[in-house]
Amino acid sequence: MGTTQLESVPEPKYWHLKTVLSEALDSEFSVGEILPNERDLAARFGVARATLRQALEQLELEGRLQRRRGVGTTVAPPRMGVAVGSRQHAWPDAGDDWQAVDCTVTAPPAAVAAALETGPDEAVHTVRRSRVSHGQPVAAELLYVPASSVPALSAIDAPSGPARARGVLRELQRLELDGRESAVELGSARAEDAKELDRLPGAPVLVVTTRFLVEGRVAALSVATYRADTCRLTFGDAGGVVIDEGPERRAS
Amino acid sequence: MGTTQLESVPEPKYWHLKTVLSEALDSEFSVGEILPNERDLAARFGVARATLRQALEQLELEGRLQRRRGVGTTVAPPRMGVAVGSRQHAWPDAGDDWQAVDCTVTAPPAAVAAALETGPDEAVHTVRRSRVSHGQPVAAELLYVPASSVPALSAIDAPSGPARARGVLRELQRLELDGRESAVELGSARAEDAKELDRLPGAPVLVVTTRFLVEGRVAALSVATYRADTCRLTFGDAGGVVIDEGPERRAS
DNA sequence: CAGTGGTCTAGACCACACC
DNA sequence: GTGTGGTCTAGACCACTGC
Repeated sequence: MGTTQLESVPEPKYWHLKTVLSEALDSEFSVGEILPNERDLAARFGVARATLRQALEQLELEGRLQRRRGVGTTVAPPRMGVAVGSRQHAWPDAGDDWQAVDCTVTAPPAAVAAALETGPDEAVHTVRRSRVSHGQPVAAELLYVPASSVPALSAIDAPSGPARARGVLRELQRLELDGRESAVELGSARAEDAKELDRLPGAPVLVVTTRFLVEGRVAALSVATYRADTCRLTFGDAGGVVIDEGPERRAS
Repeated sequence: MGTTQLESVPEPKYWHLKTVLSEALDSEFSVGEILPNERDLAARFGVARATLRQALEQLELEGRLQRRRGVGTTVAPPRMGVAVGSRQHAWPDAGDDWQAVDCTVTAPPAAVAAALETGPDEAVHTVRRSRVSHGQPVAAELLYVPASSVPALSAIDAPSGPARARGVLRELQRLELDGRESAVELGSARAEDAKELDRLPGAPVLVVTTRFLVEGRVAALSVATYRADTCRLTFGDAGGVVIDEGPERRAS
């Protein structure tokens, strides 16, 4: 007696801790509420702070918690659905949620040049945009457009900055799009993107790479990094049927 | 003199380490090669093992490294592109890469029942499948099909197991699909999925949730968890244009 | 068995937000 | 200032793989 189980498969402490905390979040906390600080929590569960942090990190990765240095740990709202490529045959969204930040003309990174199938020397417009949803920054995008894709642009010779960025986008819309191909993968935020996303460098992000095709060529390449903690990327094309957005939690 | 920089913005050690290691991986290592063990590496860089591990964890998250307990750390191949929902109006893939594992009839988790818009008591076929690509397990899927979506199935009364799973899929194919809507989000592998994916519980995964629509109703719900370290999910619909798969690395 | 990565501890100090 | 999370250390032991 005493011990009910031999613990033949000893679960890691942080894993068990995560389960306990997760259940507590469901039953005893509401969105936005702040948790006790890490030192107190660790003491309460009788573990080292590092162990507790391992559990918190997982919960943050799953979008259940939000931690901010100097502030505290709060219960995160359910992830927001963010439409990505809902219209398969559309150019980059230029809706209210996207905002052009800057535009420069540089030689792109080698990997980008390869994907664009351009020579390493060809000039490429690099448009920086940020996306806001529900009042929060959710994505930072770099849109690479070979100068040859928007020949009219060189004549305009708009100054660098948002104005030029909008010019590039405007010129792009005029091309007839054959199709686009997207890929999603996990990454970690570069320092530059992290700042725009209001996260620390290295924060987990979903990187969406999209190739825009015109006449069999890649006319533009978009690399968008979405906050993985707050976003659920939706790729819906439900034949026009609208499905409501419930505050569902993933089954576990 | 002496110090060239005041280090006014002291970069965390693990972050700098990650950069150094990343460059070393590009220049001095080839795919599959094994790295020195963690204790040696930590000593070589003059940091604690925990700090080194923080760097390795990030690199593994980005798909650059692969670590296996009892074996060692190896250089990972570039992520494989895995097609997800390439045909917008198709039922779940039943190709060679998908393999039906099991099928039971149970009451689904509450979150699933909500997404299916079924009553909490309605019977639901739960099909378990696993996906293999390039000889490696890449995904574990749970496909929820309300009994009402495949009425013919109750008559067949196939035994549990792969045979019944294939029966459910066969019945599904007969329905005319209106459309489907997918979402991608970051998650951590449940113990059950982790085993199928040959990873430890808690490993980062990309969770693809797909709703299949028939006559305005959700006729089936798929929850597929893909290994985030080895997979790049492709959502392409490039208008029939084929784009070759290069071994590109993301710009950094 | 020896060697690997995975977990855990009990401290310390730092960077940042807020008062 | 005080209090928070973020980083870092130097150990220890455990679970697993492969010889």
